[in-house]
Amino acid sequence: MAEGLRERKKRQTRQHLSDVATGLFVERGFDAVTIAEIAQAADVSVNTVYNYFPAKEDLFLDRSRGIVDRLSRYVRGREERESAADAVLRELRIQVEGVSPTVGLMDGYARFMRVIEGADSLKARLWHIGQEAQLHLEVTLREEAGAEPGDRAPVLVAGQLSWVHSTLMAYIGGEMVAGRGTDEVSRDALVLLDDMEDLLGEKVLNYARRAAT
Amino acid sequence: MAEGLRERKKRQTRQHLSDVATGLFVERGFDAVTIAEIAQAADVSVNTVYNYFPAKEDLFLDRSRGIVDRLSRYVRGREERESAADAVLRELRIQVEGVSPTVGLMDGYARFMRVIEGADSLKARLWHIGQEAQLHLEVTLREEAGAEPGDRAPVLVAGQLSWVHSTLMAYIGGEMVAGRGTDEVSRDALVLLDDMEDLLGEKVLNYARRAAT
DNA sequence: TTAAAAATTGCAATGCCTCCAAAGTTTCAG
DNA sequence: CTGAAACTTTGGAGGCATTGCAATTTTTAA
Repeated sequence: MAEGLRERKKRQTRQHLSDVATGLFVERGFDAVTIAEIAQAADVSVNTVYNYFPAKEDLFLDRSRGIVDRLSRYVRGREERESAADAVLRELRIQVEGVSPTVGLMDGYARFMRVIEGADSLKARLWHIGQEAQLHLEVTLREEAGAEPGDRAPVLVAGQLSWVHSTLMAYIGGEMVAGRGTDEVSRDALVLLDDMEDLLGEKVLNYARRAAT
Repeated sequence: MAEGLRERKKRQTRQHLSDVATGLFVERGFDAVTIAEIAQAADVSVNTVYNYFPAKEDLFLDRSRGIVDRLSRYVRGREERESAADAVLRELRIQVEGVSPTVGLMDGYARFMRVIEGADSLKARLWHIGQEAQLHLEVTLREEAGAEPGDRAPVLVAGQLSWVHSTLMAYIGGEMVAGRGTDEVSRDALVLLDDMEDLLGEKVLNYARRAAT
């Protein structure tokens, strides 16, 4: 399927806008940059910016939206004998151990996080994304566990696993902002994951365990 | 100590503004009411509104800020042999069983919650308050457990207890919005608390347990 | 009674965001 | 290749939250 000229240009424009905006935000802070400046720097009109991004926050968090189904994917892809929690913990450990950018373990993540820390509206948006992710996971768990409509376990387990994820991300973000190196933070984050696993209840750890074949 | 005329009038004006605003929000929704309308309805200038409330959201959530230290108080007031989690669960059960307005079990709470559900900015603000509460609890736990500076347990346990609280409040809010009666919701909320307790790990349930005298 | 302190107000301005209609660009059937 | 349909970009007007400032009014306290 050939991709038309129009589609390609749109994707480029979108990416360009996000890049230009992110650059300015990192340099001067979220609130100190106006949409008008971004439009000018990207050589388009203000209205065009709004054609691509519904709000200023989306210019910065465009990529972060990719994590809404991360936990769901981990759960769906769990292996034999693995529970939902096992899969989530295992996958997170893989990312952390691999010093993966997907969990914020990259140079430059500190600059990214500092922008967020400086703007409440960005924190709020990030929380909103987390909520979507939790809801997504809830649905997934309900399906994967074959839960009855009235069963509240999926909601609670989703809440627990979301907590693990957000706590991990908050920890990594905080340490990176504090100026520590990716390898160091990776090691400590693994300990944190151990601590959290140790804190979870049996019911959570065993939920939706997949049978052996 | 005599309270001057000025102080009394300020308190009255503040209350009046909050009341007028809340009435309008409940009637027409948060976004559909402008600050100018509120000012006019309260017979003051727009600037006066801002003299009392830093942002529009504060006009509605003024009272909700009282919960930032709720969990901390519960923990500090725990009884002999009670852990932090025990105290939180016990106190929450008391509130729920007593059909207390402090946990949203009151007629009219549905209208209140509907306003919130209709405005993302209010949800964001509520989340922000929850974050403050969690931080507050974290400090309290650190003190009460005599934890070392590097000890991560207080952060994790605070996260778990905050989760219990916010999940409970979300549940009650949701059921009240669905039009159910306070007594009914109270009963179900108690079951939810049982379910959550059942889901928590031993480490959480035993953290900061107070010794017998 | 009066001068200082504090509260209220009007006015101007900034910035996010929406709506609308005009103008330019790309697609595609004929 | 051509013209109409579909889509994108843009300028302009305007609404609304929020801020800053200076003038005015009210309250306090000496």
